[in-house]
Amino acid sequence: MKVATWNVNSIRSRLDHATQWLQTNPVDVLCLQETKVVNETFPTAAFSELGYIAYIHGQKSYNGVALLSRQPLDKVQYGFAPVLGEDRVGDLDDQKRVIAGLWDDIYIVNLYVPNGSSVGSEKYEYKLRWLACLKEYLAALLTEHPNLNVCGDFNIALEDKDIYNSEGKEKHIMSSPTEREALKEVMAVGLKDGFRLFNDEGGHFSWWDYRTAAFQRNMGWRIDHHYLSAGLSDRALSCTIDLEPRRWEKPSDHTPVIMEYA
DNA sequence: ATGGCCTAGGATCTAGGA
Repeated sequence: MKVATWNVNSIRSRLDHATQWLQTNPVDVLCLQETKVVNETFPTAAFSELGYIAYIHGQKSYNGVALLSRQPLDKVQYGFAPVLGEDRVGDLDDQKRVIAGLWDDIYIVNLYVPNGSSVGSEKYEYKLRWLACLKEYLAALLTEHPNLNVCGDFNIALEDKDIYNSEGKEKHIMSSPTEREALKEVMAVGLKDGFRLFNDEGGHFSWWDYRTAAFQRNMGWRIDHHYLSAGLSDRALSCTIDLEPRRWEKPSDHTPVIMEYA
């Protein structure tokens, strides 16, 4: 069983890439972030032709997440509120960043964590509030679903070796100590980094800035993750980053990360 | 280098990304 995560930076701009990738990489579930399209305009038909059911949670212009699945998912939920309630969640569901569903006994949570803009900004405070809410959400889910695959664009590189050059990291968005600590707090509910089950090296990245020819120079960051509950990490077989789509013409700035289970 | 590029929306620029 394979689950992949991929921030496509607009599903309409990346439709050919997504369908081409699925044809050579027929994963069971593909988790998309930054679809940037309302549900009515999501290109559902292109994926149903390939045998995928699309569960979509979009908005105009920004954010947006989707689950593409080769079989129907149970208990599909949109946002934090179905688990935590509207009173707790407040404005954190206004941006469409969370979708989840059950494949057999594996509950798959697909996240687009807020970027945060810059350390100390209003958006950074929103990111930290969002991560605190995420911790409560995942803790609640774990009581019902022991096999949890939490994946997506986390917009955080957890360790210095997840960045091509960690100089100045304390002040940089995606690597500042406070947001790293917030993510570690989330993981403390009982989640492990799926990639690190198989690989301890630095130099493995999932995102490269469009500017400065960062991909060609391998100036990347590992910010797209699969986090696994203890029950599920025992069944993990591999976690790989597919660099190929990042080499294609007009690529997303992110590339897929694939988790495989027994 | 408060730089470099890309997307959507709506319009020849701004917001947001990371």
